[in-house]
Amino acid sequence: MTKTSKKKATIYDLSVLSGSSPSTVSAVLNGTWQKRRIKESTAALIRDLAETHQYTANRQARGLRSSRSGLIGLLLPVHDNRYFSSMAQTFEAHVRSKGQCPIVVSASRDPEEERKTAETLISYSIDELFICGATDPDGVHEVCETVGLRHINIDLPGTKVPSVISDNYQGGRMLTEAIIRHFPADQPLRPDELYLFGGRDDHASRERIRGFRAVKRELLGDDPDGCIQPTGYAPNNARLAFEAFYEKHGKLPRGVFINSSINFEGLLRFMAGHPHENFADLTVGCYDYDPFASFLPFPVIMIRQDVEGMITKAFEVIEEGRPQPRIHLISPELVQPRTALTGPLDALKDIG
Amino acid sequence: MTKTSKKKATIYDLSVLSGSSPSTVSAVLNGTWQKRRIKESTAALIRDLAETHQYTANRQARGLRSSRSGLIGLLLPVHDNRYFSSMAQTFEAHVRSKGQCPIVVSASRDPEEERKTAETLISYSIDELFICGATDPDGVHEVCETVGLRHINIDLPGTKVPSVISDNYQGGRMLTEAIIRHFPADQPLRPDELYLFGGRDDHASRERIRGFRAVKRELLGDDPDGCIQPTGYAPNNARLAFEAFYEKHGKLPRGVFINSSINFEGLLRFMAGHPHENFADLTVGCYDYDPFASFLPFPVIMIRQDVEGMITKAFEVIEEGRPQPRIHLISPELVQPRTALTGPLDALKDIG
DNA sequence: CTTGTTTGCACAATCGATGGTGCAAAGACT
DNA sequence: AGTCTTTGCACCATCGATTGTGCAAACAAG
Repeated sequence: MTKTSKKKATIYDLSVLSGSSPSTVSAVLNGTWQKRRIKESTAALIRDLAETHQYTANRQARGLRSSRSGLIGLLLPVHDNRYFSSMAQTFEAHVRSKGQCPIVVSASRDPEEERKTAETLISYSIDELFICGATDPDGVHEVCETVGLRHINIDLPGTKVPSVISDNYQGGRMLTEAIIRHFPADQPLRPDELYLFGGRDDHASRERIRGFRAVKRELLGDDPDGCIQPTGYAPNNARLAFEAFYEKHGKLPRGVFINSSINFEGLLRFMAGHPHENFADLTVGCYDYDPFASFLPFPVIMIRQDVEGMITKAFEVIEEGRPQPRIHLISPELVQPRTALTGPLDALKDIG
Repeated sequence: MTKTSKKKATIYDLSVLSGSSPSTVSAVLNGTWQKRRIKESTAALIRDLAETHQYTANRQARGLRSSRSGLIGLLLPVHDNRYFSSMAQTFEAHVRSKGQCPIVVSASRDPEEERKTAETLISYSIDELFICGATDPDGVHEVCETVGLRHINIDLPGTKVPSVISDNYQGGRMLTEAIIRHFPADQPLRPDELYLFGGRDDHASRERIRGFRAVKRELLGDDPDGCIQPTGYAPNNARLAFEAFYEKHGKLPRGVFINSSINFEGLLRFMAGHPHENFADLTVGCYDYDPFASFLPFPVIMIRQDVEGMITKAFEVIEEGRPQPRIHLISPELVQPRTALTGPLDALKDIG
């Protein structure tokens, strides 16, 4: 068992080995050595030793001293969803490219959980926090604010700091219009045949609903209140709403606007319970993109939110000095049925 | 601007406020105060102050001193995939329930990246590392070993520490058999009509292929080599393989075993390029579960790996003192077409 | 040779929490 | 009252890196 085998080398070890002081070693290894007028030859020696002894800085020590950690946090509602997991994937790539370390945590859409999670992250002295899809962004803002932590909202806006969100109104309009136009002119959709399921009383849902209603009124001439069925995000609640509709009308609406892919799973569950229905006249629009959903046996028009665009914008905005709490809208994209788009995974090389 | 508003309270602040020493404050707030014979009334006072001043311990300082961080790492290939993201979701729940903080990072299936990522995590003094789906688990093991970090493999096995993986051989058998039996007796599948696409030279793929070939030989009497098409995991490579087959034979095989949902996306891309084909006689088996894929317009039989079971087992094994480097197999589950299963998200309450 | 300047680095305080050790005051006992 | 215990806590070194400051040696200028 050689000496290099068990504990990690520190600047003190290298200091002894090199014959210089710990502060010199530190300066060399963190790049501030020119500023400290360290001789190139000394620096080279130390770099060499660091390499052969596999030195890596103890981030906790560094963070303690400098009150920065190199960690950048992303607070998500859930991982288990293509939209949010592609958010995580994209976020990670950006953070890594800045030489920092991403830390992605979910908080289940629970305001209390969101705040507690943010506090946990803060206790690790994270340097920045991206708050994505939070139920209570301003609550999280409070806890960031008291410790002076830079943060920004994504996907759902807050009122205290900038927010980068999908243009849900336009997206809602696009999707609604696409659903309506998908029906042939000789069998047009009636206003009471186009329903919206899913979502709840958050900014995104409200905007989508606003777009939905506006387009319905413009294109179909009417917009009955009963066609809006906000079920929350839980798949089972969505399923129950479909069941209830089906009970009452003996069929599904011809046109269905579903607020998110998670809600869409509720429709699948409903369908699994009705194996002999073939839902031949059904057209679905879903505010989220999933490649498999796009190929379902009925027309599924989808919205793909521009995750890359949102993350990029968020990084831009958060770098600004004193950003105003304005809302940055990122346009989503309409995806026709049977479309297989590429995603962040395609950027990866496939070894082997 | 009150004094509480800007910087975080430390034990020194509370020490002044309470009139006790920092070490007393520390002991009270980290639970070791009984051992230190602190008076209950003193403890109560300090707890009170901590509460009103919103004290939370600086984890970096604690970690520096104790060389533990409270962080538990999960190293994934990618986030952007239902299998791995549900891994993340489940992992997170387990870690949080132990009062620790999950840190989930992806390494793109790149051995070099995997090692570097592990080192980064180590520099934050993480307490344990779960290595999931790593291309080179033993490489990661090396870097963990040199610093004495407890770790375990999930999904793909290593040889140095315990591994908890899906029973890929059995799963491969189940899925292959289900595909074969899905064809009616009067139009049975011939051996050269059942292909396997995707995967590469890793343990999981090999085992699945072994199961696939064994069942083919048992049930169909033959098992031509050409029916195995390992394309790697990239969707586009899988697409190219389907294109190539289609070029050559003018159709797809009647039965297709796809190694993962990521590869399945390659099939979708192929299909998007052949809009007028209806692939009426196609049956797909996919080694992964995705609710939307399950409802595609052709029969899709899926395997759902028991993520909850694997994570639970992994936590059990890692707690053991000196676990042997054996492989723990977790049985996956066969999922019939048009099945909408619940997932980790269903455990969440839906607020609002 | 003296004075000033630059070069190159060492010293030591510091970040916040932990835990071993020591010691005064209070209580128990003879 | 004197000694021994127990109680209750303070003191201080420590984890590993950062950073402001100081200072000797080398060199330049006069």
